[in-house]
Amino acid sequence: MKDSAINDQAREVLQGYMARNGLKSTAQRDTIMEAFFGSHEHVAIGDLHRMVLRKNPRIGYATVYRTLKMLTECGLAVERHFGDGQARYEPQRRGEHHDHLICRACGLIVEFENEEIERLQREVAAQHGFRVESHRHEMHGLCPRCQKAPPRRR
Amino acid sequence: MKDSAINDQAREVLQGYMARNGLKSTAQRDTIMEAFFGSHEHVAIGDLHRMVLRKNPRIGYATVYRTLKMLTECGLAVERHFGDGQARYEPQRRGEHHDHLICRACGLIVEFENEEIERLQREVAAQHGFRVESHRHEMHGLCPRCQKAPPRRR
DNA sequence: CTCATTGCAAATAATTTGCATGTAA
DNA sequence: TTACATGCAAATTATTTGCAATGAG
Repeated sequence: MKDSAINDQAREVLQGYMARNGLKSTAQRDTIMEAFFGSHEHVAIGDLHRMVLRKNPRIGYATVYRTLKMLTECGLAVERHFGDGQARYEPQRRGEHHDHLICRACGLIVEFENEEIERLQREVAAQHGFRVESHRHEMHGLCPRCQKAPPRRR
Repeated sequence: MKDSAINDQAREVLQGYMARNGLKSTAQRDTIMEAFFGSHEHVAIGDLHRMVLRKNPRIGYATVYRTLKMLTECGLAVERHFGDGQARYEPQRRGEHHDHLICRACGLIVEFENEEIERLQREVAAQHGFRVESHRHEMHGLCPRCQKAPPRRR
């Protein structure tokens, strides 16, 4: 058993989900998931496809698309839209939060975490009687570099 | 001067922006902006186009698109992506925040505001040297009603 | 064997652009 | 008059689907 970017917990969730839905394990899915969970980025499908092609040049875009869809359905991936016209995905690791600072000039994305904000969020949700399952928190503006330099696209 | 959905402050921002950029005021833009600022919803371009057609059936989709783009650039509108494949826009009124609780079952959207969270946000941004221009904060989950009732689409 | 999966190409869908014509300033 | 703006249609871009061939269980 070689080491893998997919941790045991994710593997378990996945196996349960696939078993329950009669899905099959394939070499393509393994390759795609390996690449996906190995990336720290917010990957777009196209990026991931390119990464995957280096491992197996015969994997189609649609397969990457469908695999990400599957991961999203079983909760192992989260789909995000940052405003350029394409969806991005990131691995959902339990207990981690992925809040973002996004530079509108160069596209830089910085992740941050703030437990106090999380706590206040839960409070607000409670006030409205909501049961929260996930959240998204983004701030858009200019990163330090683009505040000085005449902003140029990454 | 007939009454209008566009408030004085917005009008001022707009006029400044147009003057500075050599843009011209047109009947189409007025119609579109009237409809846009009159709507409380998160409107998609298609929706807005449909609304606008009732006032002037000759206005094209592209004009609505370009007007919204302009409003976004001068900060009077905010573009959002909720995950269905289309962008939605909402009027940006200064001092108002548009944070959302979103029910995944019935689609209910509740707006909330929390000054303490805002403050912490500014703090986080400062730590990373970002100059923040706007933000988005959404919590997704189940509203009180859908926690009980077998959730059915709105 | 049986049915899910794959790769390809084609279909959708939403957004964006080119351009001839119209129009505000 | 001179740019900018408009409407249309066409181009782009991203996503999604149909289907015959393939492969997992």
